[in-house]
Amino acid sequence: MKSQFDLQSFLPFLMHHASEKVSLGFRDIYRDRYRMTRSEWRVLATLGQYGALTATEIVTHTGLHKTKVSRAVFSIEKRRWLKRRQDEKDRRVQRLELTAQGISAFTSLCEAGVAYNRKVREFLGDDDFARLSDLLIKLNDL
Amino acid sequence: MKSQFDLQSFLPFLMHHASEKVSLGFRDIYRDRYRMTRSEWRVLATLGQYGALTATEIVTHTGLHKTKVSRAVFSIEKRRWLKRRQDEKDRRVQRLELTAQGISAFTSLCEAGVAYNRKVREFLGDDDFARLSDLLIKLNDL
DNA sequence: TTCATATAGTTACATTCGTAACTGTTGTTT
DNA sequence: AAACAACAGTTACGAATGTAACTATATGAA
Repeated sequence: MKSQFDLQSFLPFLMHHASEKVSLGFRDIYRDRYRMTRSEWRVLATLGQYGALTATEIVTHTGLHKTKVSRAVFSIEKRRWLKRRQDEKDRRVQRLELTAQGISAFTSLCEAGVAYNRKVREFLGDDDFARLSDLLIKLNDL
Repeated sequence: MKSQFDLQSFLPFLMHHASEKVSLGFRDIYRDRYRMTRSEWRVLATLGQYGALTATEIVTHTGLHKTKVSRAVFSIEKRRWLKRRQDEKDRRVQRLELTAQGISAFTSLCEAGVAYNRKVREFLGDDDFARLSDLLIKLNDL
């Protein structure tokens, strides 16, 4: 019913607002520093954290669409931040691995990421920050 | 530092994942039922809840970019779900108001929205749901 | 072997998006 | 009043997106 519906307390709206707020704050950093898109940053971060992966494995880790991953990989490759290696056993597969430059960019953004995370944690307070993280993780199983 | 950085606990990632999860669940409803985009749904909902508004007021309420609002209004108008009325005093301004059909679509989606919200609340439990809402609202002031 | 099916990843195309520039109107300064 | 800044809303254009079709390789069954 219309009367029971309140936009301000509708969870998809609340989540989206908050998510934009939090995401865009950090996006400014990788965008201004390296002109990266979010997909590119996420691929870089995933490769940085897990080492060499295939495109499909990146899809699994990030939940990004495979075309986004394909394009992000291409773009990161153009920057010479990653190199591809054909898998010997299965020639459909390419192992993707960051170059020294890629790792260096990743490390630089990690520092910024840690600082940003700390900023948000200080804003919310340790307890609320932990609570929020737990709740968000719980929502993955929705 | 790279070592201190963990993707899984990085708030922008957590938020975005959770937000997509929650938002897409409801998007399926308005998309399948009316072929609406998110912008269109948000404009419809805002007009439904607050009555007649100008485009700029919708921007203020939703945080949507003004071009998105402009396009969404045009598209909703094409469906004959809203009508424009020129403001007499300021001819730059248009008052936007839902038609009976628009209100009917809004009402129908409100029911679905209430049901969806309830589903998520039952999944999380009342306490966690309330806590999450509070935390998300708090983040608006970040 | 051969045919069908599945998978990794890319590309084409149409849609959506954001930035910036634009039109038209109002308000302010001189 | 004339000139100029501010504002409501739209449009143009390039970039990013999602869907679906595609290429190439691998796997499995007949």
